[in-house]
Amino acid sequence: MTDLLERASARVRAAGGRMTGQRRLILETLTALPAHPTAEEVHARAARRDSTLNLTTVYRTLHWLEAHGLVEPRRFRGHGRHDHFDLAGAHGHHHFLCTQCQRVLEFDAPQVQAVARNYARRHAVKVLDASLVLYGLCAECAIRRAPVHRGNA
Amino acid sequence: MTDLLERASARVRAAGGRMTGQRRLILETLTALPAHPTAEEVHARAARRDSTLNLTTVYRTLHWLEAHGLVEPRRFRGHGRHDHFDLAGAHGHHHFLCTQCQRVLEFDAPQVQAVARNYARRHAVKVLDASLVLYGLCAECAIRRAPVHRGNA
DNA sequence: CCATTACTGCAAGTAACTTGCAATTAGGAG
DNA sequence: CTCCTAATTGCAAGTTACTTGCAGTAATGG
Repeated sequence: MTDLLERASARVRAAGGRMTGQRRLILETLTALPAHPTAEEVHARAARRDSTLNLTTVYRTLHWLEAHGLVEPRRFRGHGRHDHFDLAGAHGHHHFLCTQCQRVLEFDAPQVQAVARNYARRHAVKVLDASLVLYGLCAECAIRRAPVHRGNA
Repeated sequence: MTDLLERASARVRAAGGRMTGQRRLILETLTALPAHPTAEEVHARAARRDSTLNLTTVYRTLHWLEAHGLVEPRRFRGHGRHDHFDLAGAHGHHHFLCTQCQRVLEFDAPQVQAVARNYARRHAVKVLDASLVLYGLCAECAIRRAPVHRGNA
């Protein structure tokens, strides 16, 4: 974590930014929280260490970090209109989202790289990022629903 | 289109809903518009035929249709906080999004099915839907940017 | 230690949707 | 065909998640 923090500091400075206490706290909070928290979740957790931290600062910092490649935004169906964020490279790039319990599971799938490369070649585009999201029922919810016969309500 | 409309009508009725003029208009508008319009775009276009149609009705109808499987919601990074919608099954399930000009291209990729099935089997989950989004530069934007040497603006 | 200017907190604002409610109307019963 | 009932609509008033203006604070370079 300290390592990640140091690399982050370097990148912040390199981007002409200042490594303020708030920025450091927000970055540390991102490493301490489960994956893809919302700005409010980051704020709630970070406020445990510095209760003066303002939600506005969290929004601004998250967006600044995003613009400078340190965090990646996520947007999931069924998670309302909240934006979610992850430290860049800290988690799998792809997600499974349970439409019943809203649980989010992460995974990597090298095959997706192949699909992306293939698409890029055939359509002369440059692919910079890929995000696969699977929607369905997680193991628990699938069991809970298993007895339902298909085809009716 | 008429075919699609008739099938839609049947499903609406089957779901215990009424096929009102507004619903018909909104469905027709969805077939006439380019892919994944926002509620505002649907409203603007539909209002050309019935200027009394209310935006609220468009939102409600879109959500009702979504809940009954007739339209699919889309959410893309970089498209602000707008919800987008497509008639179910009317377009490719996957998308390429140009981060420069915001253009969205659709495609299908059977390989994704395989990834989904594979994930479902290994994690005992039930996958109901999959959405792959590729981010990058479209052909035009890639060319426009090509001469730029890497590392500077 | 000082100057510069990025960053922060607070309050006010905005955009995109959502909800309450009375009026309307589709679709079935008779 | 007419009437009844509940689904649907339009309007206006929310709500929510995020954004912006501005004056004060503080990180960094000199």
